[in-house]
Amino acid sequence: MEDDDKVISINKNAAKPKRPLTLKDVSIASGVSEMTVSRVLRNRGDVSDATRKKVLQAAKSLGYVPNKIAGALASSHVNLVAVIIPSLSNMVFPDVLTGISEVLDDTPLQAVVGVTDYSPDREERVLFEMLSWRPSGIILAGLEHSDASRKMLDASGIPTVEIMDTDGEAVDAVVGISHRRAGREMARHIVKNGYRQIGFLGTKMPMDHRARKRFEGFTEALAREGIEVVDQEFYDGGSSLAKGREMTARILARSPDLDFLYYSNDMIGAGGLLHLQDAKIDVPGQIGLAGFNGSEMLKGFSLRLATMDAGRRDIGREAARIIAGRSDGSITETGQRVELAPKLQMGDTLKRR
Amino acid sequence: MEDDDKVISINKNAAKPKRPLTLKDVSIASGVSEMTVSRVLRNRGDVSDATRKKVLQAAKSLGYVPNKIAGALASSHVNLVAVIIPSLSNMVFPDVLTGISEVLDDTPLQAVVGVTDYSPDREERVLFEMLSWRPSGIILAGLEHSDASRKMLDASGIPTVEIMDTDGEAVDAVVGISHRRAGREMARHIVKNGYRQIGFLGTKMPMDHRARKRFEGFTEALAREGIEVVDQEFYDGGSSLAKGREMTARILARSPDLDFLYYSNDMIGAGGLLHLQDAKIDVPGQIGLAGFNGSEMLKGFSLRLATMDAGRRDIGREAARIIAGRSDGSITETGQRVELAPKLQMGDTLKRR
DNA sequence: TTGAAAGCGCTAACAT
DNA sequence: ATGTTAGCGCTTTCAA
Repeated sequence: MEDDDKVISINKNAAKPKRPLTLKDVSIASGVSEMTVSRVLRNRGDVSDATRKKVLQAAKSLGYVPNKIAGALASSHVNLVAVIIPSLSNMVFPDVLTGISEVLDDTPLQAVVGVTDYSPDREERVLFEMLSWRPSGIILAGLEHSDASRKMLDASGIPTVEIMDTDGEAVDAVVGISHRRAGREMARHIVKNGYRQIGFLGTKMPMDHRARKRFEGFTEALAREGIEVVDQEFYDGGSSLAKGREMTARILARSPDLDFLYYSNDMIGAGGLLHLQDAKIDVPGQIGLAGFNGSEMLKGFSLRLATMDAGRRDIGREAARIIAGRSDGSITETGQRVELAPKLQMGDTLKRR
Repeated sequence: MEDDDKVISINKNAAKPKRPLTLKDVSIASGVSEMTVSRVLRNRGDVSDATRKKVLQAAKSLGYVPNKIAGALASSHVNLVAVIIPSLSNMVFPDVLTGISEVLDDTPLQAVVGVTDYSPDREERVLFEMLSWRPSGIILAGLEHSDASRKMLDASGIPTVEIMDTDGEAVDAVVGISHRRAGREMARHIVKNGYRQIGFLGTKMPMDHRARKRFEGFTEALAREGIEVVDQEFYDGGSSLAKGREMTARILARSPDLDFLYYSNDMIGAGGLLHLQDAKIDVPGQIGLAGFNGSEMLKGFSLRLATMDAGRRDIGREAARIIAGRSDGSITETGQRVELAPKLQMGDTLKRR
């Protein structure tokens, strides 16, 4: 940023630091004991209407905001749910968060989000940070974690739900889809529709376990039909339409005989679609395409990319339900395993005309 | 979700609830007083290498995670920064968060995100919730807040930075761009390039103050040239490519003479672009287009939409710097006002051929 | 370099 | 229906 583009000045009305108000202030202002004030503010126990009114009035006029730090320490109860996800720019995770919030909104619980950028190291740090606040529950993306992370989770005794993926060992509860199965199913549909020269485009997979599992399921199912993936193209960093374009151009330059491209997500898949349309290549006649996620965005294109919906909202909802149930005592068992079914969306790019 | 698509089972290895570890446990395990353990864990004061080693070892092998609730209460210091934004699915805000994290990563501070869904009511609730944790700073999108919200902010005495927008009165510090100016500048460029029959497409604006201000600046600058917006089209709910398409089709059906479409964001603008390309309308020859935000996504299309970059990362960074500075005492003044310059990106859709 | 005591602001549990 | 007491698990402060 250049300095000419930045104008700085001072707002003279700005507030000065103040001493935060305490229960005691409200107690004095209303002439009622601290304990009764506390009861009113939490709607607990029997309080007469008269005192209730007095207290509420005093609290409001002072602008009192309770100190949850103190409350949490005293009650050893924190109504926070830690949600730990790899990224916010991935579209996938805001959807999961929406599902979580939908459920938690009807409870006293509140989601707090931490982002790991797909780094196990950062995940460990974020988890440590979150655990130090003693949340009522933890929702964590994926099943692959560092040993230290697993140990922390285990030692914490906090209800934990691992989400997105069910292919592996969970610490406690899991909610997700089988990405291997998603890959297998997509492979079968592709073969059934007559495609044979198949290319794969995706992230460098040590980073992305779920993409890797889809790929494994995919190649496994193809192998059963005696088919092998002809060519592959990998990328680093975030997904984007532009990246999908470039990768598609590159793989086709190298392997012009490909008749199907399977992308590890819809964003790069849509980029590929745009590239093929610009290049006047017949989709799905000459080349078929499929992505993964069931992204809303695909609805905007003139051809609708075939994809598989991972049920992100549902995953968020189920996970939140488990945490909420454990937190209010309505669920006592641990280790729930909820496997949802990925849903194929055929779109317009997966049928031979 | 139908029940056939959901398989539930139980993981028998799941952890059972445990008592959380305390400083005392580490103290006993290491044979050192709680106080010394505390000092080691926070790298404070003088501790001999021998004891330090003993303590660290004990803490690690137990899997001890400090209780920040207790720590925060005792020290009356909370290393949290509350970030309150309207939405996560808007693309804009993840970028702001990235900027904030970049700066906070070099400090002891940690961002906590709250989402308001563009509702002043929810904003008030989220703010109350956040304030009850006594964060070290607050970063809040926009300048328009309920009276109660302003009062809470004021009474809290917590350093506050309002972001995105500088057109209005701030509670304390502000970092953003002038959306009126962004609208005016875009209007001037459009007129300079010879467009005269101008349409506007955007959200229903009572919800979105910044879009409204851009529109006001836009019409004001057009008026100075003796030009009026010919037609307008509004929508509810989230932005999407599909919505941009529909709206564009509708406004052109109604006003076929339009030669320019100004969109209130890039997502619907890109949808409009796709529609025009499908309809074989010459862009920018017959119709010019512009959006707002400087979204990365635009790079993937065959024509690059004209837009204006709001410098979201920079806004996040500046805001975080102010909070960090106030928190560590390196900034003592309040009420900073930082106005950044919106940057026009001409793209391919704003020049007559 | 280490330890002991007091208390952060609230709530659980018990009195009245 | 309301008040009193004793902590919650840590850090601050002071003493050794």
